Amino acid sequence: MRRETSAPTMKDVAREAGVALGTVSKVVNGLPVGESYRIRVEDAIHKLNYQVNSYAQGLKANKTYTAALLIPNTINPFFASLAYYINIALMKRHYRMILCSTDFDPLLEQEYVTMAQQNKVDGIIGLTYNPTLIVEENTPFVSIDRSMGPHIPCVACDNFAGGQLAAEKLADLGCRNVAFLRNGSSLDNEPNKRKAGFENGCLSRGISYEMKILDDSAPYEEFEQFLSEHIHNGKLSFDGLFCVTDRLTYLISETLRRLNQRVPEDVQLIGFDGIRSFGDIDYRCSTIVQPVPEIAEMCVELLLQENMRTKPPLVCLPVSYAYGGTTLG
Amino acid sequence: MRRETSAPTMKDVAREAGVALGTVSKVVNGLPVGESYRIRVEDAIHKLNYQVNSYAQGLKANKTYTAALLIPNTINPFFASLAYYINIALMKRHYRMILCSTDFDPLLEQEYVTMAQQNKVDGIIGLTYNPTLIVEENTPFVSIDRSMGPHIPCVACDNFAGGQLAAEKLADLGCRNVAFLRNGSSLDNEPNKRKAGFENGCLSRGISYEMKILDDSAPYEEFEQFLSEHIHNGKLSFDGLFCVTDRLTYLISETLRRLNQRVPEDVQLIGFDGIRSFGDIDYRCSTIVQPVPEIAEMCVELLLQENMRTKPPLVCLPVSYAYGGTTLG
DNA sequence: TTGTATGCGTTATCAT
DNA sequence: ATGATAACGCATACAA
Repeated sequence: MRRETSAPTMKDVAREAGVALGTVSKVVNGLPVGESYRIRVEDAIHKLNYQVNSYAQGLKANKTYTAALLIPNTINPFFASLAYYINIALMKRHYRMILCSTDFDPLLEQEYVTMAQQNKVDGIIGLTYNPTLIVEENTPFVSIDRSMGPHIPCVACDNFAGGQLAAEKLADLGCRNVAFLRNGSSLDNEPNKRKAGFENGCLSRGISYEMKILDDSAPYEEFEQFLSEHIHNGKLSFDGLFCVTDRLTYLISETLRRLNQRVPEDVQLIGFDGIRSFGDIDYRCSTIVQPVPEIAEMCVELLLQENMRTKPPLVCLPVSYAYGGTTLG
Repeated sequence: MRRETSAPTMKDVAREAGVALGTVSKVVNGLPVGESYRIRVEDAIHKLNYQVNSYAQGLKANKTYTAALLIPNTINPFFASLAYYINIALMKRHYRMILCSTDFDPLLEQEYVTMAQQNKVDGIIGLTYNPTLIVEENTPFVSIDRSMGPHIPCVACDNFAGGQLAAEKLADLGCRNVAFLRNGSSLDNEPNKRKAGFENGCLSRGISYEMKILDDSAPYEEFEQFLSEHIHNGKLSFDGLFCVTDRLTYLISETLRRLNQRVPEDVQLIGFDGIRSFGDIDYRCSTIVQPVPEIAEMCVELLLQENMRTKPPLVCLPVSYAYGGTTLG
């Protein structure tokens, strides 16, 4: 009866092949077994369409070959790209990936961590915003873009160098009065270093700069107002802007168009992330490109290194500049 | 000894609380239990930081509350959006989602199906391209955009109606000579119906039309050539184009710019999918919008309906038109 | 080299 | 109402 509704088990295979249970297990796991036995077992496996039960394996071995990825969503192209490359990196190592879209919700993040732990994942990779996220000691965790304490490795691009590179590029392209525009999470995370890097770059190149930092709750309109206020006689007092993301760069460029400022002739724009049209065509703006495939590989590598005495608290990967039409080169 | 390396189990809780194993199970599952016992067990759970083991539950119950999503990637914004909304729909029902990025690779698709089955998922949702994909009878499967046989439900937007709507829109906006451009998989799938719908719409509105269908392996350049050939005295002989995706619309608009054709003044463009800038800002082109959240909900609903006598072989969900700058309205 | 038996953490059936 | 016990499917230590 049960045979009709449920999948065949090793016991079924053993009976079919006329061998013992342990022999089947060995064949399945590629352990040495008498040639004739192996053939018989393989035939039976084929005949019954047998598939191992990962849940039974996982229960027995206390290892599930599963990791969870916590990320706000896959709508935003940067997150989407991260999810893709992490998925690929895990696959390559024969790990399954449970996707957890957290929608920036700290409570949901915590729920997912709990769920993942109950699911006995071998590790969690998280780009999270909950400053007090509780993770069991015995669950390996790798954080993206935010330090979560000395025992949890954090992987990010070199945000400071990225900010610096943006400043240098603008200076090289002739800008003398620039500004940094930033919105998004006010949490203490790695992307915050873009500001310091930019400042540093401006100082070393001797160009004057301003900062406009919006906190979490501020409406986008404040940027519009900021820019309007810096227009005198129809001319913007900045000739270069560094925006904290490509997304913001896009919004700003739309605003500038409404304000009759030409990009890049009147003002040059550099964004951050390296987003492309439809994921793989051209860059949507001149930008500091995050090495997403490398970030993904590094996260997975760090997560699965069981026997690493001490894991690095912070790994910064190199960024690069890419032209995308919003600068002169 | 084991206690230090592995998570606590019900047995540990039972010992800590001084009750029997079964009692702990009942408390965990909210079954009636003596008040004083319940308190003691809950205290012990809290103290030990006990978490149920989903793998043990799954093994016992032959139910894992897990589904797999097979999709080429999360880089393409349409796939990315689908992945997000399916993830959300599953979460709402307390199902975990294993993400399987197949990269359009039929062999990889089959591997993932096998993996999912070994992982005893309760069902699979797949947007796949393997015409001979083998799925166990007893694994519920819902397909997106491609019919896979009478017993496997297929969910898609109403592609025929979408094509028709595109034709009608172009006609309404004054077009008299239009063309349909298509590339991508030559497999027999639902999006193919966009062509028939478009044709139908053109005929009913009495406007003349041409088709340019590229097969899988054809290079994009053939579109460029096609358009060049239709330019006489600097003027394109089409005043409207319907492109099979927003992505193609973008590429075509770039080509038209190089050919000195203005969009939308000289030629109006309508795409398909409803992709937005950075996932959530404005539409990248005038487009036929797929109802992605509804598609996601429908897939999950169909997948998890255990006691549905007969599942619908094909569900088509309504599309809508959205202005995105590449038409006159 | 092959077979047997135990246990992984749960749930559920049975006595008590 | 509570406690003991078997079974889920598999891996493995051990016995044959």
